[in-house]
Amino acid sequence: MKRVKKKIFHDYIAKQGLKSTRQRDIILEAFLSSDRHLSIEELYLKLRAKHPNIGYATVYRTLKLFAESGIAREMQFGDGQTRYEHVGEGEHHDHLVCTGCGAIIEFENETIETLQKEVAAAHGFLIQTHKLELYGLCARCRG
Amino acid sequence: MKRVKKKIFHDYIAKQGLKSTRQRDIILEAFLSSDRHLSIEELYLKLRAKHPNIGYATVYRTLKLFAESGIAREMQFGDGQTRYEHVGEGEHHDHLVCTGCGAIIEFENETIETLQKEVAAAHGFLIQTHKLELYGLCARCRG
DNA sequence: CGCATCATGAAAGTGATTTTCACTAACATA
DNA sequence: TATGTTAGTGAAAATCACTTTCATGATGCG
Repeated sequence: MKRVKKKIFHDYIAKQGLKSTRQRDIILEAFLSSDRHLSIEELYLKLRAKHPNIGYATVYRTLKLFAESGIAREMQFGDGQTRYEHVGEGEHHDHLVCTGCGAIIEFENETIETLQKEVAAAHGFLIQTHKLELYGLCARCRG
Repeated sequence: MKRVKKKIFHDYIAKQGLKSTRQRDIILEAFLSSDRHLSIEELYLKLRAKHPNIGYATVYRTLKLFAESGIAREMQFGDGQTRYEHVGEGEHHDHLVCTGCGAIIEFENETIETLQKEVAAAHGFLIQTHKLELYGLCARCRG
C-alpha cells in the first residue's frame, strides 16, 4: 500500500517536471505511516522530532502536492484546521466526528449516496463532491 | 416569524444578564430581514450603509450571540468565511452548494436523516448535529 | 561537471476573525 | 433623577492558520 502510493507520488512528480528531494521523501514516509486525518501542524510537529530542520512551509507545500497527486485529500472538520486524509483508489467514505475527544471515524453507506444523487437530480444539480459529517459523542465519550 | 425570533433573542439576553442595546437591535433587524447564509462581512457592509458607526467587532460578537440564543447557526461552506443561517424551530435541512455561482440551495430528506441515525447507532455514536453538503453545479451553471 | 530550474527555510504577508483597551451606555439602586 | 456597577462598543492591535517572498541550496539533464 505504501509502496503503491509512493510510486503514484513519484510518477506525479516526474510527470510534472518537479524534483525528487530528501524532504519530500521524508514527509511522504511520515504521512503514509501516520494516522488518517492529520493536520499540517500535527505532521510538522511529528517530523520535527527527527528532522528539526524541515520547515513548516515545506510540509505545507508538500501536503498540497500529495493532494494534487491524488494520494491525499484536503478536509475541513470545523476546528479551523485543514486536515489531510489518505486516499485509497476509488473509495469514498464519510465521517463521524467526536466532539469530545476529536476522534474521526469513517463509514460508508451506499444508500445515502444514492439518495444524495436523487436529491441532486431533483434540483437539476450536478454533483462534483459531497461532504457528510455526523458530529457527536463516540461510544467512549458518552461514558 | 421575525417577532418570534426577536423575542427568543431578547429572552436569551435577559436570562443571561446581558443588556439590550441599540446596536444589537439594529443588527438583529438587519439579520432577520436578509438573505439566509450571510457572512459577517456581508452583514457588516450592509449595515454600514445606514449605520456607519457600528463596528465590525460588534457585528461579529452579536452574530455569535445569535448563534448562542438559537436563532442562528454558524456554517462553513469551504470558502473561508463563516456564514450564519437562520434557524427555524425544530427544522433541519442540508445544502446544495454551487461551485460555479456560489448559490446555496436548501433541501430536506427524512430518509437520509434516518439512515444517518442508523449509522451512528451502529457505531455507538450519539449524534449532536450533522452536516451534509453536496458540491457541484446548479441547473443554471451547468449550462 | 555546468547550469538552468526547481526546492527549501526563514521570515514577512494575508485574510478572517478575535481580543484588548479606553470609553460608553444600561439598568438596578439610592 | 443621580449613581454605581457591570456589560457593550469601536478602533486598533493581536491571533491563527495558512501562503508567499526571497536569498540560498539541491537536482538532474546535457
